[in-house]
Amino acid sequence: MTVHNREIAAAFARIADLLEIRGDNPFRVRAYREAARVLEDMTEPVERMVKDGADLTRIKGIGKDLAEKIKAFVETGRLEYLEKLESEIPASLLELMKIPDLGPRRVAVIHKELGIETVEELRAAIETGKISSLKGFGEKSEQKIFHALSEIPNKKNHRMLLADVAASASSFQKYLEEQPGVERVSLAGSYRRGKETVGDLDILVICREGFEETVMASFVRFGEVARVLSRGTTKSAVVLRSTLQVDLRIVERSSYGSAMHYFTGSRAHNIAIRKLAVQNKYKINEYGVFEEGKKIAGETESGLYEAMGLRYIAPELRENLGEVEAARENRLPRLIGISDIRGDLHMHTTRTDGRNTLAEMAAAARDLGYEYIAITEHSRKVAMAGGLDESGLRQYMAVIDAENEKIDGITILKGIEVDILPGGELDLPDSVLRDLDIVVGSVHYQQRFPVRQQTERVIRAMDNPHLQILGHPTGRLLNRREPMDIDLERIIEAAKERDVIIELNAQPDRLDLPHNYCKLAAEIGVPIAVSTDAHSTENLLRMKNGITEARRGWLTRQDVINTRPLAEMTGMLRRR
DNA sequence: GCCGTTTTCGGCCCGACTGTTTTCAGTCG
Repeated sequence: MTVHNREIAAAFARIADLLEIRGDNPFRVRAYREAARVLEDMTEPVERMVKDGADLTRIKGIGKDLAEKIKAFVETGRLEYLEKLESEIPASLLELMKIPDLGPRRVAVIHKELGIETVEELRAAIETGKISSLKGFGEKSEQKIFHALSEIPNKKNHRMLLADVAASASSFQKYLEEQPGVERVSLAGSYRRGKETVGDLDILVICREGFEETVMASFVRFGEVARVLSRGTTKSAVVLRSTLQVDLRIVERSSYGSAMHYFTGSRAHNIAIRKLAVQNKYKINEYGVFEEGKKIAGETESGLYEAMGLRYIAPELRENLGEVEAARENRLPRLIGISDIRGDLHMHTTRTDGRNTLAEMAAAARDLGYEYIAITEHSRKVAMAGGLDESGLRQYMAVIDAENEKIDGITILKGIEVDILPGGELDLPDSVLRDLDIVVGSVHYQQRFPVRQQTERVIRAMDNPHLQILGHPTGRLLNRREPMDIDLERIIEAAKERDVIIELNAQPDRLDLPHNYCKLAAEIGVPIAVSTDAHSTENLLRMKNGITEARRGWLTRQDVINTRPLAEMTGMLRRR
């Protein structure tokens, strides 16, 4: 019986929702939510802490009561308090909370007054006009809810991949920049923090005085707008045809820094900063930093941090996962940037499932200014992609040798992405692996083993001295597939013992190793390879997605091997 | 329910917009 951090987090989040519907103390609700968030981000398995008898109240946001609940959950697999709440409040009400404009209070009213528990019952009540007669509801609310019910996939918790938002984000930004009176357009929110997925896009605009109305009118007229959610003098919101929600705020130049800070978030980071402000007798809102009603900062973000006695914190770090303390103690990392990258160590060509030839990939990489690349085709087990067997690989190695002779300005390393088989064996014999420059090992099949078996499998693969880089370690596909059940902390420690490098796969729906484990790997001292896993020349540009995730994981240039010159990089690969 | 260089009790971040209200609650970020 294994209880994952994310299961405990989910249980606490559920408790928070149920308590909210019940109208419980909002601060207690917040305590459960905060605990859920902390558990979600933690890399150390709480289950292990319980078994080791560790003091759970040392975890920020976990006190005596929640520590007891966690302990009981780990030991019995049950959470009595949650079960009790679920017996009092129908769980289907949580579904109703997912409908925009329906929060805990109004769901409670609907339930209490009309006995409604499900989406179907809600729909029926609207059709008979019962909702609009409720206190606090009217014609408009009824219509809005009805509208939301007709587009069920557009739930308020739907999040899009960062990379999928990027195109509309920049075209929207460009459009706004061209509008009369507009002086500056900035993107904020989780988009600016580089979060893997984005729930909505926040745009801030500075405009000349008197142009506010014009800007708002332009905003809702943007060509991709499907629906206007709200429209005020300083704040409006629309939904694009892609279902992405976009919020616009018009801010004063003198408040630009505090507004950027406020709307970049995260919420947890903002709360931490404001708490700090309150302790120092300041007040922070989106308009500035105030001391006894007098504004003392706010025009720039760094001015805001400075007023709090902090170093500037990069947006990627703003998750309240230690960055505030680090900023105070002047030990923030100097984050890696895209220009630090000298090569790409994972890519495919037309020889297996890539779309561009070896020569095209090499030329494209050289045009990016890279010093080296590694060609890492699939091995035979990945038959769907035309994976190579030993003789196929040897032939291709000769092709790469020939290409290296022809091309100037870049070195092509001969590699493989060898499949890690269910028992932990590698899919190709050592006799051929030893003749390669670089060996990436990845799991593609049987991703649903129990945690112990999956962990043992990968450690066993790392026992093979030829495996130098562990590829996409969790196998997650954002919005599509959960990560494998695997003990990543043990994997990282095992990698450290064996001098194995861990990959941060930059595919926008992978971003695997996830950022919190990037941070752990750096702390443990396991170098990371940020690789694109490109299947085309265009895919090579995905490096920037990987770098964003690396920055979210607090990584510096020193933590990443492909920032090093070729000889130094190969020198960091495990000897075999 | 958590937390403490003000506190072990009494606080807990802050504001815009909407709709339904006669002065504000609910939702959202």
